[in-house]
Amino acid sequence: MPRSFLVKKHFNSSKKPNYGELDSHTAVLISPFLYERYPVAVIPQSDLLSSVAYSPITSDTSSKDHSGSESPVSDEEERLQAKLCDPHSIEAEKFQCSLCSKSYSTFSGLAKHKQLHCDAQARKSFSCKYCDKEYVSLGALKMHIRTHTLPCVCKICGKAFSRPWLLQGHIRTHTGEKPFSCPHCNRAFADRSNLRAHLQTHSDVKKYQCKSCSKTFSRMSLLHKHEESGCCIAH
DNA sequence: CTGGGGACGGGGCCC
DNA sequence: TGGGCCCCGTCCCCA
Repeated sequence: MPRSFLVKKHFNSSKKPNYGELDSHTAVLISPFLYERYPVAVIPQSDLLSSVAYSPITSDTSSKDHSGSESPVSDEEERLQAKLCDPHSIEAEKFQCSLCSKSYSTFSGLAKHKQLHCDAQARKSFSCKYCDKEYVSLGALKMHIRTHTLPCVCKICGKAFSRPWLLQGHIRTHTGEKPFSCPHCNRAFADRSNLRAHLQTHSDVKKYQCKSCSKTFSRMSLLHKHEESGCCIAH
């Protein structure tokens, strides 16, 4: 699976973009001080939060926001009222929660119970409209949806990112800023993760160790390559 | 082929 | 609840 499968590529080349090919008009518009401080991400909130962006699995979310005169569980109430009017209904005297079977003598009691407890628990699953992923909270889902909508767009090259700080890191590739430096060799890096990987090169005992031959590697990928090359097969 | 750098992604945590 | 940040990880490229 390609690393950047979720990132909108605004250029055809599979390699690094040729920034020299950026049209001169655009380049003129970009102030050299534009990215002195990180730009504000362009985030279409309406897209993030629109009802089409996500679809909670349980359909009873409407009950959460009702505080006025309208009944919070009108459909359920209608059914229960119908049962009440049915002389043959054996449940006419009791209001039982369909989720936990707890019974209440009044409909309002049941409605309150469902609002506070069972519905809240059942609602704990939010599925993404763009893929099959599910999340326990709306916030987590919103964060995930950003990986589809990519609201943070680089003003220099047009590349889009899911989060502002990813864009910040990308902008460093334009500015050349490298705020993370190695305490051992003073080599600077634009990305903290890359510095962390670099620090491994200064260590005699690397972080990732082959279980078969005990050889250590600075990166997981190098260990995987080592294992795939046949070390573990020989053992 | 191996090791390392560069660029980037996602989830989780904290404020 | 949202943004910032951290950590872990992947993939590509190059010496």
